[in-house]
Amino acid sequence: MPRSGEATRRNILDAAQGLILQHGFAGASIDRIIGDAEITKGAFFHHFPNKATLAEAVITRFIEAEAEILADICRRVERLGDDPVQRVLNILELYADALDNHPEVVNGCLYASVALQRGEFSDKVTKITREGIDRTLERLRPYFEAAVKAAPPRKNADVEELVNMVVSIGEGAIIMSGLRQDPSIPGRQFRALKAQLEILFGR
Amino acid sequence: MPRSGEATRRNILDAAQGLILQHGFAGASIDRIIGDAEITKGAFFHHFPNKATLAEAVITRFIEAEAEILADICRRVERLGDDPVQRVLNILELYADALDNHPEVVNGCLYASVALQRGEFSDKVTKITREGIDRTLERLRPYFEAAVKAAPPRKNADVEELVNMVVSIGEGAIIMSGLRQDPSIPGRQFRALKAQLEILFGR
DNA sequence: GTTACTATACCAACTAGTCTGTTATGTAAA
DNA sequence: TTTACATAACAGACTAGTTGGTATAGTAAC
Repeated sequence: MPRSGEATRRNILDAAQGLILQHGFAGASIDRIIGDAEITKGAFFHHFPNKATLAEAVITRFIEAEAEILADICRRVERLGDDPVQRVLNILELYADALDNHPEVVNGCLYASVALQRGEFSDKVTKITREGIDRTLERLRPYFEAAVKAAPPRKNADVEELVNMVVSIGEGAIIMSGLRQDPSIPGRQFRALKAQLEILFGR
Repeated sequence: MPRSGEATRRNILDAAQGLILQHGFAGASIDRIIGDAEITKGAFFHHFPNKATLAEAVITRFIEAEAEILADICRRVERLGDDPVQRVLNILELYADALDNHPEVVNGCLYASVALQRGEFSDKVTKITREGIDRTLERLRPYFEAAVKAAPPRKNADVEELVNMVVSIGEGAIIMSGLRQDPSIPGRQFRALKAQLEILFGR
């Protein structure tokens, strides 16, 4: 086996992700990417046959990383107790923590980049992204269903709208934090949502 | 005076806005814009000295249109009664209505486009956008302050987080609606937030 | 006569992608 | 243990088309 190209490939993905978030996909030219990654064009096209395939790889890796963060939060939440309402509140608290510890959120989120440049990405990328969001919602849903069942809110709360709201607030807060260059917004928004859900669930 | 160039200018702005939302700013090439607007390059550069100036004009117009929608909602809300809590709830209801009646939200929001392609827009555009959001928050703040004062929530609710949440949910829901191609999400999310605030304010 | 264009030709810089070569690394026979 | 070889991992020049932007000559409305 010849020398490994793993590090180079990761370099390319890192550079591409940063440039897509900063300049959009069309603005993230291959020349810029190889400049940031400090490699040559030959190396780039050795790893990716074209720019569309690169986009797929960047998005796929991002979605998997996000899924892993959520999976980790879920695991910790289950260890923290078995009260369904408290679990929902803990999910939001741990999400807020995670966001506080990742100030690079001000650079944006690839989900939103894809959503706002659909014409520039392949249909496959859009599909992958949508499915990534779907998996997030599916992961969250059981916790909210259990909480609603354990402590039925005075007003009937639609679980579907609640899980959508978690993602919406996350995406929206990241956009606000980008415009303000203030990394504290997403964490604060998740804690504000948590406070509202405490009241919703009668805490 | 020769014939007015107003219509042509508007054509250009419309085409540019659509293309920026679909392809991002870098992907919205001048050739594509003049193609969509059905004019020539000469006409384009008669109206705008360069692409950066076009971006400013597109964003400025968008922000003014959004401000007008909010101003209209506020005017109607004030006519609908003087109960501070009800006014906040009505703002969300009318916002939800407005979004239901604009299915083109699935195409995205220029605030978010700028936030997610900051490197591609001039600092001036970013500043204009941030100030546009600030004006939205300022417009909303008094209503939330009055509601919190009139019906202090059990848990102390931070007005700043609440107004930020309105905008965050709006932006995030638009992103979700774009990925899903489902124009009903933003309206539903605003109504879900309304339901939560009803409980927060003890209704 | 001024403004608002159309039409077209043009430019330098940049774009995605190709091509031909070179270098590093492991395999295995002599 | 050297030598030969296979192959992945690059390097970098090159190309055809696109980019934002300029220039120029002419037309049409007011």
